[in-house]
Amino acid sequence: MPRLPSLKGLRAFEAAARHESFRGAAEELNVTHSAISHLVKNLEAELAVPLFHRIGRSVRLSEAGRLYAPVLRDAFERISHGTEAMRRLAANQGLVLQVYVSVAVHWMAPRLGRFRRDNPDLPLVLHTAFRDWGFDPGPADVGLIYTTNPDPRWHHMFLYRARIYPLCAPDLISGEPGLRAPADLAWHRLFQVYEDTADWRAWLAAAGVPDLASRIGPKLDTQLLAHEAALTGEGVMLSMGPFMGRDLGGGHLVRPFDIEVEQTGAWYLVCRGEIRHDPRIRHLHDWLVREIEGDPAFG
Amino acid sequence: MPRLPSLKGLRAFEAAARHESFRGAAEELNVTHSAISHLVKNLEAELAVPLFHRIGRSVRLSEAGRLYAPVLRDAFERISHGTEAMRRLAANQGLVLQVYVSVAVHWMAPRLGRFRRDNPDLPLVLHTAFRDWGFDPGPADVGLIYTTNPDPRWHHMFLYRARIYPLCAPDLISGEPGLRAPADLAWHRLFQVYEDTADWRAWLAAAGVPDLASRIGPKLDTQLLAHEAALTGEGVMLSMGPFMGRDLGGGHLVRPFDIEVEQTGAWYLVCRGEIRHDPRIRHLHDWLVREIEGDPAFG
DNA sequence: ACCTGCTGGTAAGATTTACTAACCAATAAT
DNA sequence: ATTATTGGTTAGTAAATCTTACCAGCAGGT
Repeated sequence: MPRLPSLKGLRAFEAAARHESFRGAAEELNVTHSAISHLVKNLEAELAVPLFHRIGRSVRLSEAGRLYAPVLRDAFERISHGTEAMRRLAANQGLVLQVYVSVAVHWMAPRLGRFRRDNPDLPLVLHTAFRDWGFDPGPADVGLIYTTNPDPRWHHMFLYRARIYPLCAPDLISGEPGLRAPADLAWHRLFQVYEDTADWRAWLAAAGVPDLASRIGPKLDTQLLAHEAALTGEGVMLSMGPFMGRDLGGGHLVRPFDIEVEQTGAWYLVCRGEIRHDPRIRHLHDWLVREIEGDPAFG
Repeated sequence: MPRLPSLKGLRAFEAAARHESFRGAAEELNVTHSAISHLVKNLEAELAVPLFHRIGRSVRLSEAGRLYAPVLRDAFERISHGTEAMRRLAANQGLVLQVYVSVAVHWMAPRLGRFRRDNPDLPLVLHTAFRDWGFDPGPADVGLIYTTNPDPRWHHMFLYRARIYPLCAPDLISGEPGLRAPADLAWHRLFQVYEDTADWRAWLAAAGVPDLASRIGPKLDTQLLAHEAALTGEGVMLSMGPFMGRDLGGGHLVRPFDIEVEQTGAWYLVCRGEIRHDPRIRHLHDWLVREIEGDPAFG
């Protein structure tokens, strides 16, 4: 193993680079700006490479610094995530699975009891993320994630790609202004949950009304809200495949049109590469695949 | 960015874990064993997790430690490689390309002058690795690598998969004991360069003499040695595709049989993921692809 | 048993590193 | 100008890291 620069210096530099400010880095690390100044200066001397341009009262990353900082950020993140994962293991809390609230409520909740009964030796802890669409290896070991382009930092195990179609309350179809043809969607709200509008646009194009893409919205925080809003007849939502829950089967939500298209993204079970061979993750993956295939909303 | 454990402690632990010995770690880091003992103890206290089992005069990694150490090793390696790459950039040495000696001598050397003339704005430095078959991001930015299973840590850009066949000196065929049928290979040395014997085994199977697999050998350090040995009629080597050089065309080496099979592995241009979009690497890749396609030993 | 050689643990003190406080300089916005 | 903000510098301090010196446990050999 070769020599490394002063690790404290690297940490100070990484924070300073992220903030583009010594003061910001100092606050983050709970030290004075003077400490950051010293550490960065020593690091630059050690590397014999200027990492910042000092211009007057501010600092800007040099070319070398701009290249260097992301490497360090990545390395420190790995250490941070690895530390948390290791502590979880030591605390023997079981496998922590990150799921969206909507999936937790509509899909996992009714199955979790059975999973725990069938797998008493594999304690599963849910971590429901309200805001993060991406996998966060800090608090969770493994995540149930929907994404259009998988993050190369994590290991993705494909689960499925659903066929999507609009869903709404039964009243919405027969009421006024009604919903008899795709063009009638112009009179209703098209609830959008994910960041990008690709799913809605794909469906609208398939339905022959691509112009309605401009009417997509409002954007809601979670699928849960879209679901509630659709139930009360306030608009139209897009199905999200197996993880929808029982409302479609129970007749609370109906499909106004038969038209359906493939989801642009897909669902994955995601984990850090280091633990991808953990038998518990294999086991969970196999269970999920079986549950999804048995879900009435699938295929 | 969350809190991190003492970085010095982490470094000490990582070294100790690698050596499974505090003394070994102490020597590596040029400190006393007492320092390692302190640092590891503090780290364990900070994490509230025992990382080693102390049994008598020796230490063994605990379950948590066994999980933790590879994460740290990976992170420190990334820092180390990133540091070297950044320093190279700062020194403005140009792009460093790692190639095997054989490729450097037989293939790159005659093309390098032209490459430099055609690309004066892209200074290319060769790093010839005698021993390492894998890409080493320490000294090199990018590598020209043959592998059967790509290392997931690096970004692999496929170049080609060659068709392989035996090559030998012309005298070997007509002399005694001769080489008229594949079975005659039993009387000659089958030079093997890569670690695994998959290529030879695949060819022998295709030639209908799979039993000769037991006679593969001797194993040589580099393709260069195999080449020299084959030239002087001491045995039979396997072709390695485009990077062979001129000896086949010049009649110094000949193909005793028409039988050929696909290489089990493939050639890749390899780099760290962080710099995969560097235009210089794109440029080099495109140039390599063009040169390979124009190589008489290809296709 | 007995050394001998090697391992790691511990205590106390030295050394180095990292940090702070206080003050200075440069800039941008009043 | 005046003020607020940011980074640099100096000198002294605090804290971490490291070493020395000594202890104990274990293995292999006379």
